[in-house]
Amino acid sequence: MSRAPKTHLIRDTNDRAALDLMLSNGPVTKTRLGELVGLSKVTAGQLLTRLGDRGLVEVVGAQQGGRGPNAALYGVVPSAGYVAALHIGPDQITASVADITGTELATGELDPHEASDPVEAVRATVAHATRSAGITMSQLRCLSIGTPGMIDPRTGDIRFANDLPDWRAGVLEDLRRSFQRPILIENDVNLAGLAEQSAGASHGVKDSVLAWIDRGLGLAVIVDGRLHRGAGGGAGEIGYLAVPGASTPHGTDSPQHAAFQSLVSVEAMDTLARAFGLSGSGVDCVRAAVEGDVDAEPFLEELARRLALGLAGICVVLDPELCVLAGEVGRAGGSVLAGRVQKAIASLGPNVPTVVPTEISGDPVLRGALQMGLDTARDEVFTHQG
Amino acid sequence: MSRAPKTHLIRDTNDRAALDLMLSNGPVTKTRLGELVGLSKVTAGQLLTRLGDRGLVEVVGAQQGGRGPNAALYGVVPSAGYVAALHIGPDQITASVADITGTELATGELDPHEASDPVEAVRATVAHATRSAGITMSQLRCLSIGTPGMIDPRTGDIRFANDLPDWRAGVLEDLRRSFQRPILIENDVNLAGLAEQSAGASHGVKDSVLAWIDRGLGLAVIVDGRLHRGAGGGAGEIGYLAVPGASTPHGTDSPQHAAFQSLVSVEAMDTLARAFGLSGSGVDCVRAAVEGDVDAEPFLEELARRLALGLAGICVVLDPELCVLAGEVGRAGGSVLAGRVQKAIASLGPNVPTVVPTEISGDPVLRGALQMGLDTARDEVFTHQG
DNA sequence: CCCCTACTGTAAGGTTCCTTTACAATTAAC
DNA sequence: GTTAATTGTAAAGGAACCTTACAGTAGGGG
Repeated sequence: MSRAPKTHLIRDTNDRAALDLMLSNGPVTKTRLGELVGLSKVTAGQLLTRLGDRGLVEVVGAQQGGRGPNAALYGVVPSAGYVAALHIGPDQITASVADITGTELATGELDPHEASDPVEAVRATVAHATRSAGITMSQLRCLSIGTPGMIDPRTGDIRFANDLPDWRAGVLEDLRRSFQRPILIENDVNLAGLAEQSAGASHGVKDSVLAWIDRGLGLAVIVDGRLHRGAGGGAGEIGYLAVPGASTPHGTDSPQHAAFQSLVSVEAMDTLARAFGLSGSGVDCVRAAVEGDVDAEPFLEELARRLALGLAGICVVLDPELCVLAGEVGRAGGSVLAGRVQKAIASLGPNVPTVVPTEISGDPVLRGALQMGLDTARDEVFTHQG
Repeated sequence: MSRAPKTHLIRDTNDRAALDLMLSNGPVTKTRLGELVGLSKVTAGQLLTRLGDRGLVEVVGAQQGGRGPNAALYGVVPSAGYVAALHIGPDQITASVADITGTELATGELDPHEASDPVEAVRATVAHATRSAGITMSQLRCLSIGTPGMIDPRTGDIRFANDLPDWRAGVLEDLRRSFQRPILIENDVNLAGLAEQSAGASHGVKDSVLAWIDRGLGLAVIVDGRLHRGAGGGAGEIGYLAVPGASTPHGTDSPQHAAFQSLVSVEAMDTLARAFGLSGSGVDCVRAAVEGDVDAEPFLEELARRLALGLAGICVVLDPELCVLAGEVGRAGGSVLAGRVQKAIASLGPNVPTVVPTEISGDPVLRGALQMGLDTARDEVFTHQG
């Protein structure tokens, strides 16, 4: 009870539970809401009246069929707030605008080289996306941004991003000043992990990891249903993982040519494909092998072995229930690669997770950013202030 | 609110908060309790009356000094419940009995070879300890047991314990049948981690790890203030961690001669000491080096390097704020070894935790088991049933 | 076609649990 | 020896839930 601040604690809790319920289950009747939230019909009615007065819910229809009168269906008002999510890549910025219910209204793109600095790039992309969505920038409750690089969990600012020289410490402050509203920045791999958890393979799984295998290498760690960022935001930087067969990394330079990074990045895969006498990029060879090309078979087996070498270390530390393979290589490898990796992990230690490929279609980073932005926007909009 | 079960939810929450407060802060007055729990003086008084009627709190004195009447001091009744904790080792079983306030009343020991089976061994040790404490076994609210080996977090039963052939799946059921009360079994390293968190170096730290370096090798992972056991209870089995410079482990056999285990166990340390031309056991050489023996200096440096090789991998995955070195080697190495390890980790990757030696005196496993047992016993005793 | 049943939505009154205000009793300090 | 701060209890009040009761509506059986 910690000193009931004048703000009605229980009521707010119930109001919020009701809103979350309507968001996840769709429109509900008074009675059903009462059952789900744990309130009587009467109290549920009072709750809905309150939320209606605040402009957060409205009657969206009537329940057909059934004995008595057609009960009114209540739902969250989509225009109660909007969110913009962005994925900042070295060569492309993508954006998505959604309303508070999570419905995507518009997307946008920008070549980052067209803009002079991060704030300009973000402003231009968001301006375009909001215009397409038919809303104004002032209606955005928050901006959620996914980038490569490490984010300081205390400040929420970027510490450094190897691939994006313009995105450095201070960007958060600049964006806040420019937009005058909450700005969230998060590591791209962590966001892919969140996306997978909210709508993909690791949905409902308490302890899981998502291995991002692409140009860079990363890991999203989910412990007890929550993303683990680490004390300095560096959790999951497995490019630096020392594995047998790779030279040990030195210092905090990018470990392009050492450690786990040197074994399984897209570049390393290209080299490996050539070493196996295959033509085409490494990712193409993965696709070929998955589709049954026997020449690419030993290449895929070696890839699985290399992945397992690093992932086994992670499993020994965390013992996750599930390991999702994502990124270009993870997606290309599909369940064939996942199965091989799982078998290889089993030969290396006692903790064997279920290994599966990503189930998110489209851009998982953008999806995760949207999810994170929605969470914050809902806190903003739904939390009673006054 | 989730459908208020007839059990007074708010009241129970407040009652429990008050009890926890009296346990951690010692006796309090009505008014002070109200302030701390967040209740008015009147309600705090009613709360204490309730708990007094249930025999859980009593007046333990009066506050001297101050203006008005001497306020009564209320405290938890120690005899409200008792706990027994055990540490099962291959060659020794130790036990400790404490009352609900955490005051240790007696300890006991047993040579496990004197008993025919685990249940007998536990019974004998507990019987002896309770007798010394002047209580009966029936007054014990729960038994908390620390063992090497892996515990299934779903069932709470042992999966396997390499060093204790008699402790295998089914022991939990046997103990429950024999004692007819809650039995908790937990991995010894995890318990050392809990002890360190509740009264040692990692107290108040959200994300930390404790590396146990002894005959075996283990890691306790604490994420967001909570012990992370992993899906199959195998989190922290870092003996199997593949590191450069050690042969890769195969399958789930004990990795005595491969992986991280082969580099830094007590046995590996003995071998290493000999390789450096030192006499005496590895642990003795660590002590000598720490105390300034220049001959043992290169040995200590190599030990730190080896430790860092494995710990760097852990830091890359988890990015903990703090890393505690425990076990015989960790304790012997003290802050000298810890400092070297920290420096070595810094040279291997971007995530550098503060590395410190354990601050727990006595047996940290027994201490952790007691802590875990107290937590459960308090839930048992303090939770209003009926 | 009519009535019964099951359901919706609101009104009235009750319960739980905490709060504020008021006051007599107590004790250190002036 | 009076004063001021405190303690502990009593009485009244408010927040937020609940149950009961009832008028009104829609589908289905006779």
